[in-house]
Amino acid sequence: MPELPEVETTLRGIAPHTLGQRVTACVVRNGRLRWPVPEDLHSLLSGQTLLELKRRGKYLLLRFESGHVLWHLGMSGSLRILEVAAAPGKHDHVDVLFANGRCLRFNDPRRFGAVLWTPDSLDEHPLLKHLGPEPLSPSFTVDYLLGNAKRHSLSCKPWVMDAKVVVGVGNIYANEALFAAGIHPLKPANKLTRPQLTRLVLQIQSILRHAIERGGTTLRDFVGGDGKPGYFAQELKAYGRGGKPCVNCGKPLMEKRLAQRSTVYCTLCQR
DNA sequence: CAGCGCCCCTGCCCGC
DNA sequence: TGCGGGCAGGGGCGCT
Repeated sequence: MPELPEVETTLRGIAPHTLGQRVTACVVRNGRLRWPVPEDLHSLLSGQTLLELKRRGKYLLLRFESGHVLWHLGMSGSLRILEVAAAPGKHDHVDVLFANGRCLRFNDPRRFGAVLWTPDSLDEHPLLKHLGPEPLSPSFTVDYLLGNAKRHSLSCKPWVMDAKVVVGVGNIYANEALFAAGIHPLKPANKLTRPQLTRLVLQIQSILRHAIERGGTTLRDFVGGDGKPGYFAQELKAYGRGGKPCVNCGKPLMEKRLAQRSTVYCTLCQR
């Protein structure tokens, strides 16, 4: 579920209720996530004020007086604000309670998410240090991508999904961006032409921006119900459409597994 | 370093 | 209707 737009939507959703608020308590019901949640999260955070809330890639970064929390939603995680801390449901693993009475609740069925604490500067953090540029920042340019692509002979789809190349492009958006840019997902990164990379940059940015604008839909639908994405079903042109006609030329879309991820593309429109 | 395969975990869908 | 297999939107890690 949580691609970059959903993480951004989560950030915007929780910030008004938590920023500047003092933590009164933390409850860890199941700390066995991707890495163990600090057992003393309650004593680490209680009494501290949330000073800043940021996103880097798909990480949410919470700055407190004495350090930072890194929060990752993994594949199936969601963070919500509750007016009051109602009885927890299944997979409600972590709560952070604030002085205004609000409860920040983490639900994560697959437990691929993470809640980590570091007293240090985030610049040096091993999980963040080697991340590539933000796709919607000025540093994500064609020249940057061209320089990076030269060093990589692997297929361009797993390449563009690598967070060291650019953050926030998950499997769905990699499929969509390559389709929109007319690039074959199996084409080696170092064989991509400048015009192709120009289109790729533009399409990644355009698709992510659009998804952020509508980001709330996916999150609400996911949290509220059956896990089926809201706007995705309407607007996806490649992902999940294997065997269905290409929206450009009508030829059935090819579907293959590439680096253990489902990959959908048009053999006519993507070269 | 680059590139690949594996793994963490639950839920759901499909075919038998 | 029950069960086994495969798959799911992430991403770090260890091996070659």
